[in-house]
Amino acid sequence: MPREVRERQMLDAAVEVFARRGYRAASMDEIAELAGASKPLVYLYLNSKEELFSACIRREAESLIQEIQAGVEPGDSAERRLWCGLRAFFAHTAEHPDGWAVLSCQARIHGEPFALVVAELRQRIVDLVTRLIAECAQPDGGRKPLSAREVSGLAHALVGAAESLAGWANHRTGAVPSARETAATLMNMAWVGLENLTGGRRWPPAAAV
Amino acid sequence: MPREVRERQMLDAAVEVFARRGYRAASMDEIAELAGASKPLVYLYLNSKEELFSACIRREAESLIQEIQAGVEPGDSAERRLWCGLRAFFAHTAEHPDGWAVLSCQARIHGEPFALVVAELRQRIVDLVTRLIAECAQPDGGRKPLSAREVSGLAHALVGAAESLAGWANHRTGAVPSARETAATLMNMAWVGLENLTGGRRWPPAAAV
Amino acid sequence: MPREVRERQMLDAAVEVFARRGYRAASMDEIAELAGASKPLVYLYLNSKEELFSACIRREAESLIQEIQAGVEPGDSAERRLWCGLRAFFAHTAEHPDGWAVLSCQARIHGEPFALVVAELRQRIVDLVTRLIAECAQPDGGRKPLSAREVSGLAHALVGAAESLAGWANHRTGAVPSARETAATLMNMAWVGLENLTGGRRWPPAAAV
Amino acid sequence: MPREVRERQMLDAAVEVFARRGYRAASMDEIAELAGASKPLVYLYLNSKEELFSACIRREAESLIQEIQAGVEPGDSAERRLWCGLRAFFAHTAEHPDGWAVLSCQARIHGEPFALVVAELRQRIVDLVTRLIAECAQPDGGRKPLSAREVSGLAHALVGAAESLAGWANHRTGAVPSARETAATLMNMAWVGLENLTGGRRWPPAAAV
DNA sequence: CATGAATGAGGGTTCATTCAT
DNA sequence: TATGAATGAACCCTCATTCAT
Repeated sequence: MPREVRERQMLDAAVEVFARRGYRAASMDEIAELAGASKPLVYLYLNSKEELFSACIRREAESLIQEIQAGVEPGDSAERRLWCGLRAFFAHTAEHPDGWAVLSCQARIHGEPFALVVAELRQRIVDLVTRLIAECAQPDGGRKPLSAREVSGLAHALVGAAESLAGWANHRTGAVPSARETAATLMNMAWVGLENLTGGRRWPPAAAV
Repeated sequence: MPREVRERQMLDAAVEVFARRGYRAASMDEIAELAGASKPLVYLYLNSKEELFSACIRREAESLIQEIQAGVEPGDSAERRLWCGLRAFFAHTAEHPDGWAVLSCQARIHGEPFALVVAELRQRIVDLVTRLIAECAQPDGGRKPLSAREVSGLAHALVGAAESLAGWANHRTGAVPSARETAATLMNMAWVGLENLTGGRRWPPAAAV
Repeated sequence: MPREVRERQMLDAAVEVFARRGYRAASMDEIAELAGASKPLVYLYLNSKEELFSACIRREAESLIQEIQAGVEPGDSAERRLWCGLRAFFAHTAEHPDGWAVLSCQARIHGEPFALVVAELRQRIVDLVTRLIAECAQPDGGRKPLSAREVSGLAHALVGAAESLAGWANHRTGAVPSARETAATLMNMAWVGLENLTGGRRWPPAAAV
Repeated sequence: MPREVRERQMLDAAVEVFARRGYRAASMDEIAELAGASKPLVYLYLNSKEELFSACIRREAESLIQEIQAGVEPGDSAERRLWCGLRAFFAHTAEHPDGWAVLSCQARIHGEPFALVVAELRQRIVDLVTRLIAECAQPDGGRKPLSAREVSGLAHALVGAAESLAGWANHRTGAVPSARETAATLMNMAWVGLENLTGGRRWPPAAAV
């Protein structure tokens, strides 16, 4: 069996096991067995548990980011780009639940040597959204414009909401929501607010608090 | 030293170590040493690593939920209750970063035997929000009302956004945002949308997509 | 069982196994079993294979050097000091064949991280002899005195001869030579030559070569 | 590439790696790579790590012994034969440091299955010297003649001294001593003593001890 | 109440070796 | 002749957990 094929099988198995157990609890024995190969072969191709995990993270993140970018037309309005991006995001996470589990479950790991890789990839997704928000957040009137910190906070909030919804959609019992439906839920909640901010209109409306 | 005090020291130490290393990578040795007690004593009081972890999760979650509930006046409007609840949430997570790290980092763990405990506690927080949204989501007009599934999705989105913002606020470099500011960011993004939904007004406005 | 006792048992077992197999081929399992303890205990007390080996080397070398120094009277003539030192050396190596095997078999190891420890201890023995030779190598007449390099070479030769003889005595079949006899063999071979050199008389006597 | 050439390349590589790492720490991978051949080819030609090591030992020892014998004129006096043999020995070990490192470093290995091969080859060198000493050790006077055991001891001492000097010469920092100089050092130390013994004159001169 | 002493079980990693081509 | 692909076995090390005191 050619090396390339074997290597993909190993990564597939690794993603599945890492998703099921988490990084530390996953054992190379289980991964090798699931990949239908011997442990030394896994080491020959992937070098170490750490590198194997990094390779998984990279592959899954790359694949996710690429699909999001493929789903978005650069020329479209911010509203439409967010809508399309979210649909692509939820479609991908629904189709690759293990990959998504690895990305999201280990996303906040501390102390492990690959923490940087994970953090960096999460940051790339946040950056996508940050740019989207920042770009359209150019208040037309005389209101106070959004600060960089505000934009960053909004991006993190939006990404967190999306992450949480992806997990919710994946683990629902009963009828699984479509990507379209899940994306609509998030647009429902967040879009009007974002649009308002674009015009410098903030919560609360004056005397509310 | 009375048992109660010792036990609290142990839980404190455990929370700190679990936050720093994650469940699997945390060692009972390190916890015992940090607690200033011998390992057998830890076992005498807390029985096992698993139970110790469960105790941590329970204590931290209880403390968080209680503080949220304490910050909310039952008679207030939904808007005000959400606003107060979020402030309490961000205040608590900022004051107990280790506790929050344990809750959020391990929140989606699979395969470990205590996964149920963690999931259950996260669910209680989601339920708080679910009730809040459901209660005010009684469309006054003839529009299509929110389904239970829609409400559940919104609650998960809101909780995810809050979780992500808490992490963002805790790990910011430079000036740390206040709980008030972080809560305002989330209200900014989500409140108008939620309010619209209350009235049955959904995204997109008809022909937008 | 008190720690001190256990630790000595472990070192004894380790010396025996390292002597029998060499560093790499020795397994911690075998050492632990021979010590009558579990492997984790060995690690608890001695930390790692490398440190265990270093500890063995240090203990055996210290013991050997001390016995040699104890056997020599500082005020004696060089001849008598050499004679007594050699007897002590051969007596010790005969009584601790495993310790001696570890010291001598691994003495020239390269590439392992403890190579320095081994080399340093061997050097201390060579230095003992070097000082002895140097001290009495003060030619009384007008002949060319011994250079530092000559002295160093002679010391290495003498130490090598002693090492080899120790191995020879230990592995002889049949009657084992006494330390006295072995030391006499070496004195027989080397003393007249060394004494001559002391007076600046070198080999060859003029036209011999 | 003809088999003979390949085989020599493999042995060269093996000698280098065994010298650098020792038997156990040397890996067939490293040897194959250094030889510029694939691992299965190494196995095809040399069968196993053990046989490969034996072949190295044999080749290097044969080469050393042959050069010593080539340097000695059978008809010469014992003194001259020893002198020439030592010069040849030190010349060869200086020219083939890796070969010599393998021979001497592994010379006293126990427990490995090839220990016999190594021991046998060392014995052949000892035998050369033994014959030389024995041959001329025919006391002319009425003194007590040398016993076989005495001769054997002396031979081991002389060989050990030579081994040690070879290592000393190879690992000196600064100016490397010539083979002639190193051989002279050993003759300086040992020849007068050996010559005396030939005449039955032993150390100590009666009342010395 | 408190601990020093001790271990069974399991994980990551390496290596000599073989087979199908 | 030559090799890419593959593995059984073993080794070092760690950790949660338990007794005897």
